[in-house]
Amino acid sequence: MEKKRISRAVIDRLPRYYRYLGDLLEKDVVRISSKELSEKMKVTASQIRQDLNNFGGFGQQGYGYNVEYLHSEIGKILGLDKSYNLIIVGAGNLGQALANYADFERRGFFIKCIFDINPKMVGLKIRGIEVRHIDEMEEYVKMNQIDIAVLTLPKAGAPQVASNLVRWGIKGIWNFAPTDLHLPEHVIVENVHLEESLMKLSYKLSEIQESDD
Amino acid sequence: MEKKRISRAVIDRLPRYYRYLGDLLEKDVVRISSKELSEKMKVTASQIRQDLNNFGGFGQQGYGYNVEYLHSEIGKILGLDKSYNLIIVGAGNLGQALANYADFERRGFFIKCIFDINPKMVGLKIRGIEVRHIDEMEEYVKMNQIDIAVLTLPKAGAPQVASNLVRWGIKGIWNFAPTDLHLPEHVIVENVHLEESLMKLSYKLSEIQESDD
DNA sequence: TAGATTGTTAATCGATTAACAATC
DNA sequence: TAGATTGTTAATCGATTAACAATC
Repeated sequence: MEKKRISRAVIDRLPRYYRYLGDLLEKDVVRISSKELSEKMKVTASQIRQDLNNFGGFGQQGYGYNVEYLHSEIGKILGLDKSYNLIIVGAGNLGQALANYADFERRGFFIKCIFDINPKMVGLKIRGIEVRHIDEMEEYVKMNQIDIAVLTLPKAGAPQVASNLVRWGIKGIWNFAPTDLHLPEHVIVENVHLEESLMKLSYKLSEIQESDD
Repeated sequence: MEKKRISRAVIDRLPRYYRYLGDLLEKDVVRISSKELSEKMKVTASQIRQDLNNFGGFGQQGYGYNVEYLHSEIGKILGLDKSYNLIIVGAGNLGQALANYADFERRGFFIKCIFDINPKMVGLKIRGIEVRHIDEMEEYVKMNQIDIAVLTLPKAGAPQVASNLVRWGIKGIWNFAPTDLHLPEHVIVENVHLEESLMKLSYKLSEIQESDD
């Protein structure tokens, strides 16, 4: 009955499986073998079967995997059968862009409110979502059932805001601020560090150029 | 003289080293040992020394690493001593948010132009950067020395636009569209899949809840 | 010189791939 | 039943950690 620890590498791949299965579903593909999927995704069939078997046997010998079933099962594993309430902290360009991105709702992520320190932003509505002053955030978070905070504020403010949010009951943080947050073990932090992503691109471009001689 | 292949894992960590060293530099820290840095970054000192030694011996026994020197060397490794010209394809919320983010320029990434399919966007200026119609993109890319294209357009258009851009000479793609681009080997693609990032957060949140019994 | 800390080799650990018996 | 393909064990590969001699 002991739960096998799922490795980081496997978790990182799950959303990609989910995306490919969603695409297949849209094309009305009913079943797929690990071999076919491996060719589409450019990974080994062995890896696909290993990954899936961390969570149970979703396939059938001689047949493969039922696309709809597997898609739904991976969705459950990813927690997409639940719904989450989010707030965005920082109503700058990125915060607004995320607020405008309606697709998250389709996956069960509901943006309930946006907070900003700038009084000029307060009262603004973005896709119907209200911007409030950050001074109201404590009460809002405590009164409403907020699961995830999206941090799209400058680096300087992020650590303090994050630790406050945790104190007020937030369990997950989607962090776009270019800094690491050192928070208690039980808090889940998922970082999106755009500058670092761009630097990796730059590294790979330079690497190619060097080998051009 | 043969070049050692640098592993994916090491490359992924380089920008983070760079960030920490930049922070230390701002605080006027002159030197740091792998042990001290490992404590700040929550990795092993051994890993730091191994990672750095992929590129050369930047430290000194008994002393540690000179912060300014190491920062600058990692910058060079990452290609941040060069400058890059970028275009953004898709002037939606995310494209505009990235165009507004001036910090990229500090690292040598210059956004030269934004393209969109919607005629209503054409002529708009975002932080002084012009929005042009996507029909003009071919000529623009061919006439100007554009290194990187940032794809912030819907999934449906992305693969075709990407393969056109590659044909017109683009070497790197920063892809925000929620799809994989299958392009020739020599093209560098760096993906930022926001939905997948959010799904990972959701997975980890669900995982915690399950172990709460 | 003595102490500190690197650079680097060796040991360990974990993840990926290969192989194949089980079974639909 | 024969063929296909999974689930799973074993083999391989690569990355991380530990240890320590080199050296500043």
